[in-house]
Amino acid sequence: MDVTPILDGLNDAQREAVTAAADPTLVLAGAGSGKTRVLVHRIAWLIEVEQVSPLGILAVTFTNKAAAEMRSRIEKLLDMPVGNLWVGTFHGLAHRLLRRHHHEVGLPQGFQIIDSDDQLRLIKRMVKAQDMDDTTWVPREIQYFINAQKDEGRRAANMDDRGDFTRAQMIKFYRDYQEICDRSGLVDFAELLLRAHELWLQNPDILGHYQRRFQHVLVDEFQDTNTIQYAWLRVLSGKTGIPFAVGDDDQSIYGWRGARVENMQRLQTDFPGIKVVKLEQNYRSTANILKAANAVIDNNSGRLGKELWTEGNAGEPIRVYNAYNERDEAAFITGRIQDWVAQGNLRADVAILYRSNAQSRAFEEAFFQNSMPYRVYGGLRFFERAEIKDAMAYLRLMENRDDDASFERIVNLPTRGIGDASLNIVREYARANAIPLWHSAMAAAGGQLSSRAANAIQAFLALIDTLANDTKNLDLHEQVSHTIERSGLIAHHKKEKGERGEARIENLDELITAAQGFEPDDSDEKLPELTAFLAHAALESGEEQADKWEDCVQMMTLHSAKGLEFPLVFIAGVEEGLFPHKRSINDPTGLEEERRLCYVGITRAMQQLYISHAEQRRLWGTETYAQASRFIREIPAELVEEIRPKIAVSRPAYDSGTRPAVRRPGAVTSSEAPIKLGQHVRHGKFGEGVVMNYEGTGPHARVQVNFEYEGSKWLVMSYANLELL
DNA sequence: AATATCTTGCAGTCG
DNA sequence: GCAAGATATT
Repeated sequence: MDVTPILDGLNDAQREAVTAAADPTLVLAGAGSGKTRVLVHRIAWLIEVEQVSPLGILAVTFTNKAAAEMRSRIEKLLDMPVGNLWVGTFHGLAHRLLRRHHHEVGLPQGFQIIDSDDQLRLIKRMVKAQDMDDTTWVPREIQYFINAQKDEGRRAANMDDRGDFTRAQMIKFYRDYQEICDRSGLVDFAELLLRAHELWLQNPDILGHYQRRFQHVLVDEFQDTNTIQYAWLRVLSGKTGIPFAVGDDDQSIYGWRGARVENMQRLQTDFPGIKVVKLEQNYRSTANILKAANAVIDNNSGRLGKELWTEGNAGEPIRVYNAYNERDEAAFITGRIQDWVAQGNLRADVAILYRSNAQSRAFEEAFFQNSMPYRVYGGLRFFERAEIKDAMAYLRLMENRDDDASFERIVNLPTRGIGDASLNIVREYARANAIPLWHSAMAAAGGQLSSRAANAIQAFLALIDTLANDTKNLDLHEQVSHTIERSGLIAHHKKEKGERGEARIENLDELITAAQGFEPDDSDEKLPELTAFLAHAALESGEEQADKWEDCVQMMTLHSAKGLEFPLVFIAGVEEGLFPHKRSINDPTGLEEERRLCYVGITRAMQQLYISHAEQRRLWGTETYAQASRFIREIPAELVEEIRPKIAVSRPAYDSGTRPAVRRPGAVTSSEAPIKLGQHVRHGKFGEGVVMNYEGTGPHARVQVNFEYEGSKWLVMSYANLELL
C-alpha cells in the first residue's frame, strides 16, 4: 500500500491526526491550519489504509458548500467516486433518515420541509386564529422560543412553566404550533434534527443498525454543534463508534442559533482519554494578518488556547480606511479592486465581507456603475423569492394536500373569489375539528359558506386535483412548467404593471430550468423526483448558481465566509453598532461572539487585508453616524496603515454626487444649526461620542449623542458642555 | 371581493 | 427605502 499521496505534504500535527488510531479524536484546528485537509485525508486514510468501507463512514458538515467540497476532494484524492460514503449537513442527513423511516417517527410519506419564513407565517396565523394580541405575543419571539426549545431537545409536553404565566403561554404556543405542523405534515429545520434524534431513542433496532454501520463519524466545525446535534452524534456513536471531531472554539459564531462551544469540552468528558491534536501552523495568511487576528481574539476570555503562527513573511500592513459614507467606502474599494485587476490579478480572488446582508447594496451600485462583475452570496436566495415560493406551494399541495402553509399561500393567488371572510370560516372549521384546511374546505366548512364562495373554493380544490392528476406521469420539469402555466401564476404576473411582473416571470422560467437540471443525489434513493426537488429547494435554497466560472468579485456576510479564503479581503462597515452589532454590544457573551466573527473575517485574508468604516451611513432610509469599531483599535498600531480621504471629514472624497451635506427633513439650515451631524464630541461624564441628531436651535437645542460606552443620549446644548473634537 | 392607498415594521447572522 | 399588512375605496 502506497500511502504517499495521503501523507505527502502534511505537517507533523496534521499527520498525527490523519493517522490516529481508531480511537476518539478531537482536532483543535486554528483558522487556515488545514482543517478540511485533515478531514479529507483522514477519510482517505480510513478507506485506503485501514480498509474501512466507505459505507462505514459518516461525515457531517454544516453547509452544503462544505459537504460538496469535502466529497469532491476525497474523490480527487482517492481518484474514485465514493457515492456510498455519507457526507452531508446535519439537516440533510436528518432529512434522509426521516424519509427512510418516516413511519417510525410518525411522519406522513409526503411530509414537507418549511423554512423560517413559512414557520413565521404559520405562527402569525396561529396567534391571529386564537385572537391573541400580536404585540403582546410577538410572532417572532414565539418562533425564537420554539426553535430554542427544539435546539435544546425539549418538547412542550416535557416543559415546566415554573409558575410563570408568560412561559406557560409560550409553551402552549409551542404545543399548538406543533399540532398544526403534525396535522399538516410539515417539518421545520429544528424539527428535522429533533425527530432524527427521537428516531434513535424510540427505535433501538434502527439505532443499532446505524451504530453497527457507522464505525467512524467525522464532524467538521464541531464548535457549531447545538445540544440536539451533539446528542444525536453521541447516541449514534454509542459505545463503539469512533468520533473524529474537528473544530475551533475561536470560530464559534452560531451561538444565536443554539450552538454550544462547550460541546468541545463535553466531548472530552464523554470520551475520557480522547486524543487531542492541535493544529496551530497557519498556511494561509501573512504574519501581519495573523498577528492582527491573534491580538483581536486575545481580548476574549475562556478560550481553549491556541496561537496561530506561520513560517511566511510579514507581508503588507493592514490598511484601515476611514470613509465619509457608505458610497465613499464602496468607491474606495472599487478603486482598489480596479488596481488589483490592473496588476493582472483575478477578481474572483477578492472578497468583500460585511456584517449584514443589507450592506451589499452600496457595493452592488458602485460595481454596476463601474462595470465590475460581482457575485453576492446569501441574501435573498432563489427559492426564497415570493413568486418561486408561490409556485412551489402549488407543487407542495399537489404532493401533500394537508400542507396548510401552502394552502394559505395560494388559495387565493391568483385571486379567484375566495376572500378573507370565507377563508375565516374554513379556518375556524379546521381548527374546531383539528383537521387540515384542505379537508375543511372539502367539507365546504360545514355548509356555512355562501354558494358563491363554496363554488370558488370547490374550483380551487378541483384545480389542485386536476393538476396533480394531469402531471403525475410527466417529467419533473414538465410537471413544474405545467403547474406554473395552469395555476394562472403566469397570467397573474403578466397583468402586473412595470417590469416587476416580467422579472417574476423570468424567475418562474428559471424555476423550470432548475427543475430540468435537477439531479437527485444518490442519497435521495427511490424518492419521487418531485419530492426530492421540493426537499432540495427547502434545504439548499439555491445557493449554487451557474455563473461561478465568471471572474467576479465575491461578496458575502462574515458568517458565510467561514471556511473560505481569499488573497485580497475587504471587511467593510467596521463600526460600533454595526460590527459589533448593536444588539450584541451590551452583552459580554454576544460581544465575544462578535469578536470571534471579526477573527473569522481577518483570517480569511491570505495576502492583503483592508478594513473600512464610514462616518455616516444610510440605514433604513435615514442617515446614521457611528465611530470606528473597537475591533480596529484592538489591532496593534504597528500593523496598521491608515488611509484617510484627502480632504477632512464631512467632505466626501469619493462621493461624486453634488448633493449638499445631508440634513434631516425639516431641520434647521446649517447656518443656525447648533452642531454638525457626525461631529465628534466629548462630554465630562459620558466620554466621547458622535452627534446623531438634533432638535431646535439656540440654547434650548437638544442633540442626540451616541456615546462610545454609554450608548445614545439626548442632551440640551446649554447644559451639556460638549467639547468639540 | 378586488383593487388602491396608507401605515407599519423591518435588516443580524443560517440550514 | 421597501415590502407586507391594514385600511379605504370602488
